[in-house]
Amino acid sequence: MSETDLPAPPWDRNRRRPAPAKVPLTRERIVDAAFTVLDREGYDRFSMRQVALELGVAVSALYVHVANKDELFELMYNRTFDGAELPDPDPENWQEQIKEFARRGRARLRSHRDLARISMGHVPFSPELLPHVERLMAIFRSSGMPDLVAAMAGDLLSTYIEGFCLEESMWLERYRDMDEATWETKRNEIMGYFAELPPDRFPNMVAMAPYMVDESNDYRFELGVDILVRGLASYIGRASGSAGSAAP
Amino acid sequence: MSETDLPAPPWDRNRRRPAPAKVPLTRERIVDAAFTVLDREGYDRFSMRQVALELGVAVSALYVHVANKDELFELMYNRTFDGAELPDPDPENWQEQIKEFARRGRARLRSHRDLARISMGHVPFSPELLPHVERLMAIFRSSGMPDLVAAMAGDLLSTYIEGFCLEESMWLERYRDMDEATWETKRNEIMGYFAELPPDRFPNMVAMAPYMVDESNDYRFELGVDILVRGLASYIGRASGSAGSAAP
DNA sequence: TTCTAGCATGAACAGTGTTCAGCAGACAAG
DNA sequence: CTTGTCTGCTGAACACTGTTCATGCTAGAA
Repeated sequence: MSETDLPAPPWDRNRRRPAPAKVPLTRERIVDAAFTVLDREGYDRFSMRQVALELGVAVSALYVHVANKDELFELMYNRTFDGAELPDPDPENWQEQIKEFARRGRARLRSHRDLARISMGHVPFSPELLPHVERLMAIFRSSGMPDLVAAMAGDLLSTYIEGFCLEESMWLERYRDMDEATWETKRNEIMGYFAELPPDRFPNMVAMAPYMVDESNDYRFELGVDILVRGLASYIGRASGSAGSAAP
Repeated sequence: MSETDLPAPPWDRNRRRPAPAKVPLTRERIVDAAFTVLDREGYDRFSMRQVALELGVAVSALYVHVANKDELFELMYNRTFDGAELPDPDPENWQEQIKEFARRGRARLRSHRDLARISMGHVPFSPELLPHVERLMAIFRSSGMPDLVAAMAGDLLSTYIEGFCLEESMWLERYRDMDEATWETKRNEIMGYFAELPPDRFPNMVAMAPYMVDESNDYRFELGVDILVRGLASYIGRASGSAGSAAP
């Protein structure tokens, strides 16, 4: 027990600095803290200052390890893929494999508040993420679809997952601090809004009001994935993809 | 010609204020200016101060007409739908109608710099936009697909269009101030990066390198829409959509 | 013990969105 | 022609933001 354990005498409180962190600052620790802040504050209130505060460190210290806010977001984005694994391709079963990939993608994007906002527009071509893309492509190609379609499929699926989760998270944020009861009333308001539109001008909206709000997000997500997978499947065993007309 | 047309004498330049704008400030004019600023500065440098500057007006004046930045973005978003028209549903031709809708959606999102970033996450349920959704739904329903699928189709298609345009615009921004030559080299660099990955660990990426970069955006967009439309078509004339297995 | 290299510091800069007391000018009432 | 209210704009301020930089502390090497 050296004297450094004692509190600094009041007269030189200003001269002394706080003891240097026992744990050195690293990118890993910064990313950890960043997630803590994101979960607590959300995307809009996320700031470098909050992250520094969380670590008990000056803001400028962060910039020694991280070039800027964007790079920090990219590190966070990469981090969310830790432990994500894709199975070996099984040509008989590619559709289910793709659907499972989509489900896990959604789960990943829901694992932190507003994560979808950070993910949006990130292309997963960093060295850390390439193996994931490789394995996804393996599954697509094993299905027998043309390479051009497979290349598009990856984009298409990722766009869908991210877009869906973004929209989902916006609703979640909007109703974040609402108890079950007020949320129930709010939902009825929305349903009512659609149902009570003038039926002469909005016949289709009125007819579809139940489906616009009522279906659970899980089911909607699954349906979307199914539509995509069916579209992809329609390209198997044909001439490669010109924009010809559709199905059976 | 009253004396107000003369320049103010130098000694009371500080006392006098600039003559009140002959043209009164309106939401319309603010939105116009906002687009000018957006096109010049891009999303990241867009600010209320810049908009005010563009109009020759104090920042706080904007807040008389517009609640906040988000509302201004929403007004801009709505504005982009001005003059967008959808045809009457033609059941024989719904697929082409949908594709045309998608093309126009992309054109709309490309009509202003970074517009895709503003659009993302906006739900088109404002009173101004409901008629558009109504007509889109009319086309979907005329195809004979189950209502539940039609409801999903709108979301799915919008998500695709916006996601595609967002990604597209990020590349456009990244290479905004690059001449044709350096862009050519850059593109070859990227192609090379994929082509020269270790082929034992990345066989699929290497095989698909040409398709990842080479295809034009127009063609990629068209292909994506085609996949979606085929997926939707596969739901026509069957029992309504449980997530059963796929195509023909 | 001395030196050095690297890391964290606080202060500063140039911006941001948003609010608010107060004033200029137009228009209506007397 | 005066008076007064009302509206819409102003300027200044607040509380933040991301990012940079000279300064100086501290740990490990010589």
